[in-house]
Amino acid sequence: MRNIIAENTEQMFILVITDKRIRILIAAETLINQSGLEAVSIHRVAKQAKVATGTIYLYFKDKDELMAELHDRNLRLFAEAFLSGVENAQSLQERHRRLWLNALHYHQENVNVQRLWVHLETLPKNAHHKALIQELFEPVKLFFRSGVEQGCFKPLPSEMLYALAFGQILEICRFSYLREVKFTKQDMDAALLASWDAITVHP
Amino acid sequence: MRNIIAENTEQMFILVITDKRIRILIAAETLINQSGLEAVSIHRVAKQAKVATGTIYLYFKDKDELMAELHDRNLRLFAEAFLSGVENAQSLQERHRRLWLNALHYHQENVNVQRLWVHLETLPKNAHHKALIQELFEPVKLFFRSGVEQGCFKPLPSEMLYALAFGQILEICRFSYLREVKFTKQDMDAALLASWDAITVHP
Amino acid sequence: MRNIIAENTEQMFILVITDKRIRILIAAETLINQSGLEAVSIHRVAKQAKVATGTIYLYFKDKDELMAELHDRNLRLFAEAFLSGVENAQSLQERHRRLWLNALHYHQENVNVQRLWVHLETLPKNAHHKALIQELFEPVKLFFRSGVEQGCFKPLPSEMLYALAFGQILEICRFSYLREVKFTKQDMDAALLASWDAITVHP
Amino acid sequence: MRNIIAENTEQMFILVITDKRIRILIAAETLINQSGLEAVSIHRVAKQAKVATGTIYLYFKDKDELMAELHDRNLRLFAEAFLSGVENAQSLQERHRRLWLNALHYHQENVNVQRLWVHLETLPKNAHHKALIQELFEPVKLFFRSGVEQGCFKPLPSEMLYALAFGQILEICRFSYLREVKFTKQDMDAALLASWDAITVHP
DNA sequence: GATGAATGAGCCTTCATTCAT
DNA sequence: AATGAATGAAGGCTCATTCAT
Repeated sequence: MRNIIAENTEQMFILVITDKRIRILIAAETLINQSGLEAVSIHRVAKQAKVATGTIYLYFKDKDELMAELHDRNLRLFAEAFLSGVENAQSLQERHRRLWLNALHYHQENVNVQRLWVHLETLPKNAHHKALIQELFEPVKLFFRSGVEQGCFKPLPSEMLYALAFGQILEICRFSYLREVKFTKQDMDAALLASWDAITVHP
Repeated sequence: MRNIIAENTEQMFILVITDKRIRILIAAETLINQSGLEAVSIHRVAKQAKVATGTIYLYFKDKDELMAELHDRNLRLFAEAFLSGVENAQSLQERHRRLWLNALHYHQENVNVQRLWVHLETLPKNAHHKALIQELFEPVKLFFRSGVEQGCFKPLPSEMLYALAFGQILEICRFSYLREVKFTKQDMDAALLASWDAITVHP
Repeated sequence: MRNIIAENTEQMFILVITDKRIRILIAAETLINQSGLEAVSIHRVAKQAKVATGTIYLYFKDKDELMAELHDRNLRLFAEAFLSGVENAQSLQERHRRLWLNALHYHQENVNVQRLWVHLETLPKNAHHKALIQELFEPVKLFFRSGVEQGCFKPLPSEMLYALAFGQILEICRFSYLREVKFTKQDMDAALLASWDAITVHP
Repeated sequence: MRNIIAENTEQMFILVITDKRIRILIAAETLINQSGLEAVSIHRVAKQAKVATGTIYLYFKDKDELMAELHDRNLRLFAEAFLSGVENAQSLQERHRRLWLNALHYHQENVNVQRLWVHLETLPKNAHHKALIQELFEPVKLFFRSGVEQGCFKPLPSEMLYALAFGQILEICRFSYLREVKFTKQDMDAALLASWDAITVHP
């Protein structure tokens, strides 16, 4: 179990998710995206995953663990999306641009995920979780550090640079999504540049 | 009724809140800050406010209305804190500095409020609510606009400038609160300057 | 108190109901007719009667007493409607006709009253209530008794004759109201005659 | 599941109801008969049925559905009792006699059922419900129709004949049950004949 | 007499979790 | 491993009734 197998080993035509664990996580995710966080009840997750209620408790100790694993999964997915197309060979500014746009697009497309995060972030974190974040965002840390070393970025802890570079994005999404403020393509480009201005050293 | 009276008429030592409405709102707030959003049940709010369950429904149509009014209240309190000490006579940069620090301190001291906001923001907004936000943040809007007119700020919608100027703050608080990252006084000063860099025009 | 007074003693132009007791009863009645029996809460009755909640308890021991008095009132109103235009001078058949039509019209116009009755009838009856019924329907009893004495009606207790003569009416109303069965004028006339057939002696 | 099993396989002495659905319905019925309609709370039904509160919601969407199914069940039981021993081979008068007595006995033994009906009848009816009534009482309809065709019954819609033939029964039961009027065997026989007089053609 | 704010028991319903099969 | 019926605590809300004013 616990793997995604190809039904046909010769040619990868059909992918069926046999792993109940993942099916359950995806079901929960689907419910969140469709109807928000409070729509997630074990009963509904089971139905959505086409699994018996009790089965969920074979894979997760309790609801909290299920949610925590969902958090993990989403962090992974976000990290992947965030870092996609970002290579060490690229210039600092190019990498910054890609990261920024990746984050923007991810948040534009996963509005409800924010709520999950905010919800989960306040729960007591276990060591594993912190280690995961460390690991996932290591490349970003390195990116900031090398920018600092090159004298291009302000000499600040990478967490602070992260906040300065990407902190506006959630706010921007909140404006466009919740308050129906429309930003133009030019506005967005300007925001990207402003993010760059925020982290770089100025004469 | 509905007033805050001083128990001691000579000197205002003890303030007793007679107004049940506000007592209930504060009780709910307290619960949120102590134990998070899901700790808010009508029963618990009533207990905290030292009031019978039914009493809450004399002051609020239902739980949604209670939460919405809590949102209102918090927006007001935030707006007040945010704008405190900010005068038109001050220079743009001085005003920016005060706003930024005000927001920072507010969020540092009201960590759970974030969760309330994120929760409430997804609920359907009524016209009253939108008008309130417009009204409360009008001075901020004017601040950004005049900065743009003076050629000091980037020529962007005030909402975007808001996101660029203050969007990092929540992220910074999240880092210090949730992930226990410690920032120095110097880091904070640098962040304030970075925020200024983000919104101002560069040669 | 407890009376209906004419505002202007010279000329009876305006009748204002000063009697809170009756205002409350009418309010309860209105609620039943508008929204059914379960719409009757003390709070709503008070609002409808434009009276404070507590005031109701000055006039009625508790809700049960209010309902019982409502029952009384309705019995009186029904008896009045039932007997209207019925005179001893009229022939038996003429009186039967009037009673039958009166009952029919009353029930057609007061559909919800049935539910009130059925509801109230199961409550424990006090002596006063039984006496009231005796008193109100005494004329009907006499009508049946004199019919029996004249050899026109079947020699049965007047209660039984009552059931035979008027028992169909509720059923007829139920059909037309609830099951949307439409009866013609001729059907109704036939029903009236059938009622007569039921109680009279046949050769 | 969902069956009635005999505890003792040799001889059917003890019948234990395994079917929770029916156990719940019977529990509700029992409560109505014991203490009236307002005694029916989900909590009490659960207790009576020796079942957890939540269990009821496994079998019924909500209280309304439970009540509606109770209505169905009672209609069926009544129809069965009403039509029992009535055969097409019997004369019209014999069939009338049996129907009348069946209805009488049913109502004498199920006094509170009336209240349930009156309560439920005012709820909005769904198509299923109307169809059920049509189906259950089809034989009665045919009985009246054939009586009309044979020139024995008055030429009226079968619903009207139903009201004329059986409408007194509820009233009779109300008198004996609620007002403690005692009718003799002879009175009852006379009432049966009066019912026959009401629906038949007279020269 | 009159008010209406306050009470808390009780209502319907949902949900995380368990356990016999 | 998998099921899903069963549980009962807890949720939001209503209501008859009381009592200080």
